[in-house]
Amino acid sequence: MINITLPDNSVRQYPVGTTSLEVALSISEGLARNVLAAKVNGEVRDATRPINSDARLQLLTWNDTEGKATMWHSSAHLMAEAIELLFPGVKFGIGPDIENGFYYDMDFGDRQMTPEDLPAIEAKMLELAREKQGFKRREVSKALALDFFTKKNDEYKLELIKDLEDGQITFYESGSFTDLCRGPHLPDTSPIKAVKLLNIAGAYWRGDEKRKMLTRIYGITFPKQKELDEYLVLLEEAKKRDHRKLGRELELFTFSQKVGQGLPLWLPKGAMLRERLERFLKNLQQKAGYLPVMTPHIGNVELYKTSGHFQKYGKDSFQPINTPIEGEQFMLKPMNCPHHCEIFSSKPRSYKDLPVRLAEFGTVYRYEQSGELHGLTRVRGFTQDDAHIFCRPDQLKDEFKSVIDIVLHIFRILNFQEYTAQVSLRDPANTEKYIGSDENWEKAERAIMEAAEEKGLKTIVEIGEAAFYGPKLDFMVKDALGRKWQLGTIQVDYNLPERFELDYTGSDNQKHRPVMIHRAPFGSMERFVAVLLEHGGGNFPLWLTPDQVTILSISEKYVDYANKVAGLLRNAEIRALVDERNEKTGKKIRDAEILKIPYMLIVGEKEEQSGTVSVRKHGQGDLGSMSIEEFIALINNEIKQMMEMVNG
RNA sequence: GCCGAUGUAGCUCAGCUGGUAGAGCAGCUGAUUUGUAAUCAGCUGGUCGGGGGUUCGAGUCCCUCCAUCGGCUCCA
Repeated sequence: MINITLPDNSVRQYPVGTTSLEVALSISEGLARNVLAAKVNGEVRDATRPINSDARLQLLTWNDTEGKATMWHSSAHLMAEAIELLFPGVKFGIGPDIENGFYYDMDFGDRQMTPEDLPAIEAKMLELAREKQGFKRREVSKALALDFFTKKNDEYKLELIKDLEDGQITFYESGSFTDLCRGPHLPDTSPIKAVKLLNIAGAYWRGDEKRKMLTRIYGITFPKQKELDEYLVLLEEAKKRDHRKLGRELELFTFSQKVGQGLPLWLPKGAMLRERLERFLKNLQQKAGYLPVMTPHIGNVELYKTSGHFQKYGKDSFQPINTPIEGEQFMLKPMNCPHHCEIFSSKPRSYKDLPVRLAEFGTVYRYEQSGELHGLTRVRGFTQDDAHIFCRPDQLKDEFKSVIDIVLHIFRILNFQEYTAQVSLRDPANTEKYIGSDENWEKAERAIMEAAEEKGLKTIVEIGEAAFYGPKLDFMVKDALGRKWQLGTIQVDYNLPERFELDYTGSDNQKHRPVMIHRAPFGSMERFVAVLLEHGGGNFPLWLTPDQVTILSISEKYVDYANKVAGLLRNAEIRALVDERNEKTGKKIRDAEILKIPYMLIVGEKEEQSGTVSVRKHGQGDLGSMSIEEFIALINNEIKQMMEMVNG
């Protein structure tokens, strides 16, 4: 007999070789029906595999991330089986589960797959799933594995097998399909009740752009049709919130083929919105001791040779421009930091002067491959809310904490309630890849970890993800639809102070090298506005929104009064418009609702006579009438509350 | 950059197997003077992404370039 410890720490005894599924069955039949996989001593395995010694067991269902992953991985096999039946001769690459669903990379030979092919595959998958096909695990020798896929003429699997060690190779068989696979898999296909193949895309074999492009089909499956329907609604909602669509509808920004791809044009409403965001951050930075600087959009090539950017990115950049007579070469600036380094070294610095915090909303230009460009999130010209902190090593931790404060303040004010921080450290097995002394690295990594912990950040640590010049802390937020975005970043840099030979005089009257911190709480204005748009679905906080109030006159007779109200609001620094159009009130309301203007003031005979306004709130409806003064107080209070909520 | 799809009026879209471009909204003009999500009528607006080709004739077929979208690769 063996002892099985369940998550509630209860211990049950079973014969040697009992499977997780049998354990589930001994608890309840319902549970057994829902088991997708099992975690045995922390390892996710097939629920049908026997357990041969004492173990901790967690049964995984659809409610567990690993349960979903197992189901989606099995769904990838199911799709492969369906495709092999429908299109014999297809060769298979890899087919893993992903965050939302799964994909399989396949070589269809000369056949071109189109979205029209997908419904037939979906139907076949459902048909096979209903057969309740089991997933049979089989350990095979390398020779047998090679033989199998040689006969099948699948060079991709053969390549994968060649990299595997004999004795560690397993096959999984489900229905007519046999795949090289580590597993784990579902007990059988019956939980797969709803299937949707989402799209077809090209993907390089093994992610290598020099190798063949395979056809990748993405899909997702669910145990209930209703869950699939809900997921599809979510996708629809995401489409509605696409910042590219909202940006056009709300007249925030546009693109022009003539100006060039990846070069956003900010329209008046978007430009003013951006200015408000900048002012907001500038105020925070001023309080935190940052000093504004301004630097030009181009810099001599020598600057970037000193910084090392030219050697590393020069060939992939916009090419340098030349002066006609002297033949000097200038680059569009891809980074602000080299300029800021030169500002730091513009005069001697004492240890008493540090930290020096230089801030600039600096516009940079980077060549991005044409296929990479995407709305405002991936562009060729963008403005970083950049700052560089030059400090002593012993100041690193406090500076980090102060930057974290700014980032968290922004998240709270802008209503990003879910966020995580990723700490990227160097790979200790590979220290020669990195610049800077071991001592400095250890100090910096410790400073980041401690700063994050003292600020109570939820962090994930990634070993080996650091930049070659220093460790970093990146912030990810989840938006209202649960999608993750990477925003702000804080990076330690030992490289540039070295390359620019920056120094300060210490209390010992010796020269010392400062540490540099790059930080951008928004990341870039473009990306941040995009995320803000998708997060709020086009609705902005009252203090930020382009137009706060629109005044709707019931008829032309009241346009004068509407303009008078607008004047009073503008005097109170409220952004107000007047809809003077000769339209019915219902139409004006409809249009204002579509434009997501937070407040609508309806004015007609009653209001003019009593000096009041009828207030309607976006998305809520009629709030009744009040005096203009009361309305101004209402707005100011709302904004004040938004700000105080987080200051307090 | 790579694979695939798409590109028709400011926006959303129709246009069958080639026969000479159409709707709704927006805009303009007029009528109406409107009370909490679309008043009515008329009008303007398109070298059908650019270029080349096939054809008596191309939005429609072919080639090529550009842009956009979905991915891949990349992202200081």
